[in-house]
Amino acid sequence: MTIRDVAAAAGVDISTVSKVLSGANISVRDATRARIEAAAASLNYRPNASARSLRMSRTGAFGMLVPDFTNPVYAEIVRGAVREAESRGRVILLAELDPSHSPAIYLRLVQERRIDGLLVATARSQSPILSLLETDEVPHVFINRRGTASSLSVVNDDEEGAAVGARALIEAGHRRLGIINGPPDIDTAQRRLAGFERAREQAGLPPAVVVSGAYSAGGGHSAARELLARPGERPTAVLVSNLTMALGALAAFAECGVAVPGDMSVVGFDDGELAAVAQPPLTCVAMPHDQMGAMAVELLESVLAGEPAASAVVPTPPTLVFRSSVAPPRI
Amino acid sequence: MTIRDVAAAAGVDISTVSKVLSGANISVRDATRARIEAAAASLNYRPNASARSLRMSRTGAFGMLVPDFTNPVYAEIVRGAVREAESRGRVILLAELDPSHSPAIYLRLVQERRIDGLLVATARSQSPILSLLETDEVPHVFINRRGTASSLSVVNDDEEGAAVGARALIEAGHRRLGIINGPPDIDTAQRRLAGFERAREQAGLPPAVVVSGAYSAGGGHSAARELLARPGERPTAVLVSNLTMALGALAAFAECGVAVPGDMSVVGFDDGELAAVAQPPLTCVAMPHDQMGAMAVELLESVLAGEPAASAVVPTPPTLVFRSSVAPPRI
DNA sequence: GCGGATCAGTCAATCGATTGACAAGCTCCG
DNA sequence: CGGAGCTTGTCAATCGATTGACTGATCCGC
Repeated sequence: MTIRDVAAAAGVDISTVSKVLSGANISVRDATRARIEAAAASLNYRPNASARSLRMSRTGAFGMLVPDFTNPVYAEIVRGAVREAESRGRVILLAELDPSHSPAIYLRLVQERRIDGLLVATARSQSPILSLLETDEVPHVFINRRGTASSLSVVNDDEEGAAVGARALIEAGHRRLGIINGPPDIDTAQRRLAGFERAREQAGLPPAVVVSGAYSAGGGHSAARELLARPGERPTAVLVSNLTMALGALAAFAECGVAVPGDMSVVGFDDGELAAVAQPPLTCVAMPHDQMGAMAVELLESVLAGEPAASAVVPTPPTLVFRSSVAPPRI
Repeated sequence: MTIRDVAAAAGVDISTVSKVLSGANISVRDATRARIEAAAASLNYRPNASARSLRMSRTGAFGMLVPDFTNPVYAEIVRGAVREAESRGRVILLAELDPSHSPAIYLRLVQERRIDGLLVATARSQSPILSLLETDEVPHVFINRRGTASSLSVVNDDEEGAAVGARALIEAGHRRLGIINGPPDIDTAQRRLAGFERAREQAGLPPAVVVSGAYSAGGGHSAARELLARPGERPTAVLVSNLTMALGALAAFAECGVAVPGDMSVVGFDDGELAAVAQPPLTCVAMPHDQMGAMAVELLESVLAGEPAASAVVPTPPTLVFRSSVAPPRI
């Protein structure tokens, strides 16, 4: 099933087959074209990717680096990217790369020329690959994190998302707000905090209680306990910066006898099936993570095509999914 | 940074470089070998994967088909597979392939010769790729599902896992058991049911209430409501065949005023951070999903090496992670 | 009917690495 | 000293596809 077989079956030279099937502008009699196409179809021919890559210096593959497969947020980003890549005839080479991990896998992908470009969804700013990216000069796009000045990125409108969440609490009548945020060195956490504070200030509310923890259930759990332990008047409503954190926070509130939404209203970031079965069902700000992945593929593609490209924010607005974890404060 | 550059830097022929770096048994003076290795290291040379693949008809990549990235079970399987692949110098090409999805992506991977073998973690038995796998004759290994007679697979000991869960309930004193199982046409659900029933019969207990639903929070939620609605005496304890289902079931029990563990003890399948922050914290049977992925890579590798290979069950025994969702039945 | 343009397709170099066949130089032994 | 045998490499074909240069054949206008 090589191009040679197709050429033999159609009675033409392999170069003709190549030009016809790749859509090059070559003048060929309709009859010849039809013979070639019929032969290719009947033999179930597809060009060998290795041969093609070698000749064209273009593999048709993107690499994707993700810090944690089991995090549903990244799962959605990966899904969006894989789907978009597929529709463009590309494939995705996936690797998990947490900060503690050696970048060996990354080096393999890039230096062996297995990929045309890299989608980088690792959030930490001190990740060792950041410097490698600069020196290797691989076309790349950051996802869910703004890159350095010279590099491109696609992010969600986290500021607006946090503002949407905060406004939901404010409109329910809360005046003492809190936020359980992600790690302060992570870009998304910074933007969410900024959006939250913007909404709070616009509403003329007093400073909020800010605590932070890891983007995980355990992180949300301990951050929530820290928030409850803070001296001073306790907030009546919190925004939690991530779904799994929010589930952890709900557990902490339950343990400490803080009723939700009676004593504490909660809005979580990132919607999902789990939010609906939380106890109580969790009001969430739904972020279009899959679109972020898809847009990153799109952006990387136009970089490779040499088209003008700029960092982007996913245009789909964050939406509030209202469930029963938010209620007016007790009087 | 091609082999030609290394050869020039070391003052030898490219074939010598190739033989030295690939470890072929060639006799080379130590000094020459050292020159070549130094040149390769200083130029940061790595063989071009496309050229290598073309010549050797071996890409160094495995394809992996997964039905749902966002399912944490698959995320763990993928993690195990990716890590093992990485340690063997391979890369993983990932595609999401639910049954409704066209197998176009699969065809691309196989027919373009992008991969040496395929890891198939799609569970449904009527999936369209099953027949394609036979005709394309691509080396493959099924994960978490037994294959046809002719094909290899790696599965967890789901029977034993279910038995472990059932015995935990039986030892707590329960005699009327129920099971909220996955879809009956899925292999894992069948095996879990079998293990559950085995344990129940060995304990001499009466028939259990069996309901099933999709492997999702929503599926667990509706299956739990169905279980509560069943006529006859209600079970005092249930095994739930999947973590997200278990979270859905807990929500259903809470809605219906069924106290856990007071009115109903619950054991879930698959441990995870979310189980710890469920309300109440969920007793779980932990299954070594990542090992399943790793073993599948190992198995596929030995198939390719022409070594004798047989389907395997992950040897790590399932373990019970005890939390507060199990208690003795009320008298 | 002739020169130039266009059509329809072929030729051959090339991408980068691998590998079996082969060759030059050296050693060793009778 | 001459040949066998080993050491230390080199030569060149090959994997499958792409693509610029090129060549016959045909057509068109005058």
